[in-house]
Amino acid sequence: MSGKSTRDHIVDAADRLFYRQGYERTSFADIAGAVKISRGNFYHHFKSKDDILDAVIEQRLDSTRKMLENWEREGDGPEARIRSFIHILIANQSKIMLYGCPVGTLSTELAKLDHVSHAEANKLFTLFRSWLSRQFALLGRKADADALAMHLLARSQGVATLASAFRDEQFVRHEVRQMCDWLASCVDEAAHEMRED
Amino acid sequence: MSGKSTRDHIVDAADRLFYRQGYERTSFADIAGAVKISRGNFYHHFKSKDDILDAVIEQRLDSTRKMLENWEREGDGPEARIRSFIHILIANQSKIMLYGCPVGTLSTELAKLDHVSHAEANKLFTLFRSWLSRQFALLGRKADADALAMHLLARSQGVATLASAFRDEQFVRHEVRQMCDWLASCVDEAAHEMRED
DNA sequence: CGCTTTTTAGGACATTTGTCCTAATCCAGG
DNA sequence: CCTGGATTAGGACAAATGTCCTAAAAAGCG
Repeated sequence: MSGKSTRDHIVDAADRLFYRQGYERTSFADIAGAVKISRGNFYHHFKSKDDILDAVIEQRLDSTRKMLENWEREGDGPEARIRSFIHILIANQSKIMLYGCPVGTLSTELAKLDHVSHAEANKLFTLFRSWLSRQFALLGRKADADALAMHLLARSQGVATLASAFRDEQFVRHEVRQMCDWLASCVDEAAHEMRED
Repeated sequence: MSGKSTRDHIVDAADRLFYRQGYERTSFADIAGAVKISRGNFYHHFKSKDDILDAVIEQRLDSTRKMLENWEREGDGPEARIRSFIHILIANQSKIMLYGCPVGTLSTELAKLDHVSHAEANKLFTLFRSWLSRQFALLGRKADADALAMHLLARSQGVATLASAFRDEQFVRHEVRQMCDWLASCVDEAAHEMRED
């Protein structure tokens, strides 16, 4: 086998197109053109366009889970793992400057469309949120772990939004450095609290 | 007169709809329904849908400029003015939780559509950016005023994005408080630098 | 090979889209 | 009242949309 089914090819193409053009803007014709199959044939694999969206979200959830698990397997401590998260902004810089954050922009679009799958798309946010929260807890910040996770999530979302608006590489690097400094100060505070106990 | 021309009513309705549903999702029929005029009649006031978008952006620029000027007229110092900016997140909380930030979501959408007016929409960001930059300079942070402005802009964008994803009031209030604390520390650092000269 | 199930292509479909056209109506100035 | 320009309503238009249907092709299996 070539490794991937037609269904997977559809999901891959839809994933890329939803990210670049947005969900609503992407038509069946667009996906059909990318996969090189006929338009009417989609309904053998998916029963509607919304169904494709759900499959795309599921795929993103899967690959994100794998990425997070890999970071945990690498043996580094929680601080290094959180730094890996922050550095997504640099690793995917060029795509982010063109299309924004895939998680944030999808959630925003579906919110405006009042789409049924908005909750499903938000699971991506929740996945990062609970993972980050766990890392901050491991860091010794059990009491405010979730607030720190949300704070970091918000900062990266903001950087992604402005990165795609202003297309300023230097700004991204500057903010990433600041976030890493902030993370280090979080660790310091945790050590401080330990000493007081 | 009733104060407003048909043209103004069209722009007002389009403004509201573009914010709530997005630009692409909003059709001429939607706007016509809101203004209660016939669909084909738009082309007497605007030569295309893109033209309406430009008018909406211009209106938003105007009203934003007025808001910023008002803050400057109120007699408070730059720190209080920046705090006014931060508190937009609280003043418009309910709308932001439903539809996100009007500036950020429009810019993001137009970026994905590769729309000609993306640059025009970004003038809204630039307006806030340069205004904030000026306030930070007045605060005594002339050297890094622009970086501080971008930082604050990014933070509020991130908070707006997560606010609409998670619909969490408490999170917004918490982040706003933190931003105000951060602002106060900016002022302290400026005072510190002054002493060293 | 034959038979059945899965997969495909291609087009029909009603609806909606942005745009444009024409004829009717409104309204101010003479 | 008359005239002429501004404003309006309503529909025509082609193109594109998501969905569905049918028949052909491919694939799996006895």
